[in-house]
Amino acid sequence: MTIQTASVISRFLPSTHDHSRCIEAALKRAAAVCDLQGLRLTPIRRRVLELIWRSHAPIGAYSILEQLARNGHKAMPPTVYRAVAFLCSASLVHRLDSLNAYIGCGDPSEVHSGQFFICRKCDSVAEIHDTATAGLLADQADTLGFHVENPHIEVSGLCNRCEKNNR
Amino acid sequence: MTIQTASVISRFLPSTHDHSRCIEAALKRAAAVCDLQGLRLTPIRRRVLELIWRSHAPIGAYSILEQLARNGHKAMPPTVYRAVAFLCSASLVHRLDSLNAYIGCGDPSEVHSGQFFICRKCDSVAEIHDTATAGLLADQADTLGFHVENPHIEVSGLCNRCEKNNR
DNA sequence: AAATGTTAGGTTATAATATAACATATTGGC
DNA sequence: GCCAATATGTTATATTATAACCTAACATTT
Repeated sequence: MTIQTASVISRFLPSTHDHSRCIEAALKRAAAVCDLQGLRLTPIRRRVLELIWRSHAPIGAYSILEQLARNGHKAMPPTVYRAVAFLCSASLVHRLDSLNAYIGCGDPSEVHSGQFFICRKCDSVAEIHDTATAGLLADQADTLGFHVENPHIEVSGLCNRCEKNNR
Repeated sequence: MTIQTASVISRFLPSTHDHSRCIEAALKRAAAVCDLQGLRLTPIRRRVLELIWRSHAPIGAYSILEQLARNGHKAMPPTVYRAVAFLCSASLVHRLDSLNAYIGCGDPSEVHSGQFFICRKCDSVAEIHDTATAGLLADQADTLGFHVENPHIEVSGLCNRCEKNNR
């Protein structure tokens, strides 16, 4: 048995869930967070955040660009990269380096690092905040003479659904 | 106090150490490993491995390409990408997604995942194999319905040297 | 040695991801 | 309204990575 040290930020959800609710809630939270912290959730940023949330899986910058174009907003790459940079800096979304893609954060109440489980088959992602893992890494780092600043972790594997479907 | 669960694959070494020894040893190990496993350490692959080791810090594919060119071997990108793909598959080097770069592995005796501490200032890297961290992640994953296949971890922070120099 | 299959490397082209640099517009505080 | 700061538009290009197809090397069998 494992001691509970992790708060779950987002789970692997059945594809049947009402994702419009997720999106709505995320946008509401984002507005609140930005308001509280004096950040400007401009129309573009809000739009990009919404597109990231609309995608169930992590979405790349150029896919965001395409989606924007489809909705009549012909933006150029810097526009999108600026928007995601802003959203990342506020922890409203996280960048997944292993995919060059972005995923919405279910708990942006403060700036943070997350630990991400990424299904290599369906690209679905779950995020947790695990103090034990972070602590363990910090300890190991310490013995090596290293100070961990950002315990952002991405591990790949298979979600249960894909593992079952594999057979 | 932390229980020892990690084997250190590579440390943060003083820049004064005799790196030519590291390179030499790495090439010797690589030859042995490939021999044992029936893998072909061709001249190109060996050359790329050597260039990766020559670089103290993680090195990108196009830097490798430049180095090759400087030594009279005008290769094209696919050549380098194939070489690093081979080296990665044998765990002779590891790809660091957060840097789009490659680093030599100090213990390629078997295919494995590593945990990497990457200094954001000087790009130096230490690698460990920590069963506790991997285990903890596996446990957390389990509660979410996820099977970790590849506990490759990259965390950023500051090495002691850079932390001191910062002030 | 010729035939064959497999793996590795060469070559051309282009895809995919990301940013520099500079111009313009919008916002919020005074 | 004016200023300073922040955000966005625009053009161009840098950086990273792979597709597709061809040739060469090597290993095994005949």
